[in-house]
Amino acid sequence: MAPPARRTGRPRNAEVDRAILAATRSALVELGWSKLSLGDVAARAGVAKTTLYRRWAGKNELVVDAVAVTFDELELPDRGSLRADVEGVVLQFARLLERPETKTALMAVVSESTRDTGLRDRVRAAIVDRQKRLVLLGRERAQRRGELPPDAPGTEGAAAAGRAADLIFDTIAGAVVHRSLVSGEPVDAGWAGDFTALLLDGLTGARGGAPERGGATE
Amino acid sequence: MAPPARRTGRPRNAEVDRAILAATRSALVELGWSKLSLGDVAARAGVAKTTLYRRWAGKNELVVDAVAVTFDELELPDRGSLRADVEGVVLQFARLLERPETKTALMAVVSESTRDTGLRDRVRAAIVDRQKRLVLLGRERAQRRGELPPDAPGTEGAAAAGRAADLIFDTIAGAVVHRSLVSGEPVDAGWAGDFTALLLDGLTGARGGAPERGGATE
DNA sequence: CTCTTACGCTACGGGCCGTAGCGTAACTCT
DNA sequence: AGAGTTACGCTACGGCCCGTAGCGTAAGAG
Repeated sequence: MAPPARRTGRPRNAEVDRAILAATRSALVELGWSKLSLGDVAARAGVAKTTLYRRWAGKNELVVDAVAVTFDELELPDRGSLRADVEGVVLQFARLLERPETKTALMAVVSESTRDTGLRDRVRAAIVDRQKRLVLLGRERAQRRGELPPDAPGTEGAAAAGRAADLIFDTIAGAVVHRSLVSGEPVDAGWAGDFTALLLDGLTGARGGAPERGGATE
Repeated sequence: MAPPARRTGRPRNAEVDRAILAATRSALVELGWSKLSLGDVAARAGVAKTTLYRRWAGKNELVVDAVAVTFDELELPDRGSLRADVEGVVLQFARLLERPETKTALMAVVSESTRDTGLRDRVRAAIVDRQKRLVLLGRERAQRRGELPPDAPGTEGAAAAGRAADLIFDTIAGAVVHRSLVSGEPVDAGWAGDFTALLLDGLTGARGGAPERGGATE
């Protein structure tokens, strides 16, 4: 992260980076992804447009960095059970996606990253991979509680554990994103409870796919 | 759909619509969402730019219509069991998302729809809601097979069934989209099997969250 | 006090947008 | 047939934003 090979010359002003990223988030809130222009961001940040282009290659990279820090707010406090932990993280993630800047930016950069491998790596490093820690933590905790069986030993077991974590991550994050952004319906306590029940017990499980909850809508 | 109040004047050329939508898909493949320009689409279609603007309000609406037909290709043949049906639709949906035009367009219009309620309605009507039929069909089939309990009677039971269908839809579609577009990793037979097992049996189910499959990667 | 880098400012060619204005084509109704 | 109405093509335009070049100044390192 820190550029070590930069000893001579005038040092960069870290405040400029902070101002640009903050201005980007503010512009995302007011204008949304498509109407956001880099000239406008530079003006908001009180910075020359050229300065902005010296640090970021374009809109995509800038917005990824501007939004990435927001996702680091996610935490996973120990709520006592796997069920409560999942429900908590679902609601927390949903609240994050309700914010206008993340809502409009996340899917846009994902869309762009389908045609730009460099951007794809940036998104994965800055946003996606960093949140897998929550799954790993939650799984480990549940295993210590005895709610989930421990990983099989050896490299093969570790690989299976990694696949399982990836699968759970895609399932949870995907469902919340789809419900909230694609279907466009609220992720409230009722839905979180229904989803958690489905994830833990399965379609053919105790609840039989016809959830009894959902009264807490709105 | 058909405009009934249009009797007088020169009728619209349906071929023009087809040409424009086809040109839009072709441009999406070659240029992607962000570099797609309406002037370029008009030129590809052999049509005046003004004609294009007389039929669609802008890029968003045009692309939604151009891509919507692609999603109607999804089918749900009876594969004999709920497990096989889910696995089949997962792989089918994943193949759809591998196509360059859908890959780049879907998330882009979803991103735009977060700031445009009209577009949101269009996306839901043209793409999202139409695919829920697959969930309803699969559920009904599984109930007839006895793999899932029947819906509770009465309006309350119908509401619960609707919520369950929505939940399953968001979970399946969300996981596939997230795996394929956000995580950027392939949805192959191994992953489809793992995911289906998780969906049917749950995290705490027989498989315990550490899937044994996944050998069929690639 | 020189070298190097960061930053601000101005200016520019270029692309695409979305629309206006006009002429022509196709079809309906009287 | 003629009048009315709508569809389509073409040209042209102001406007916004892009990304960069060119220059002058500021702030550190040696």
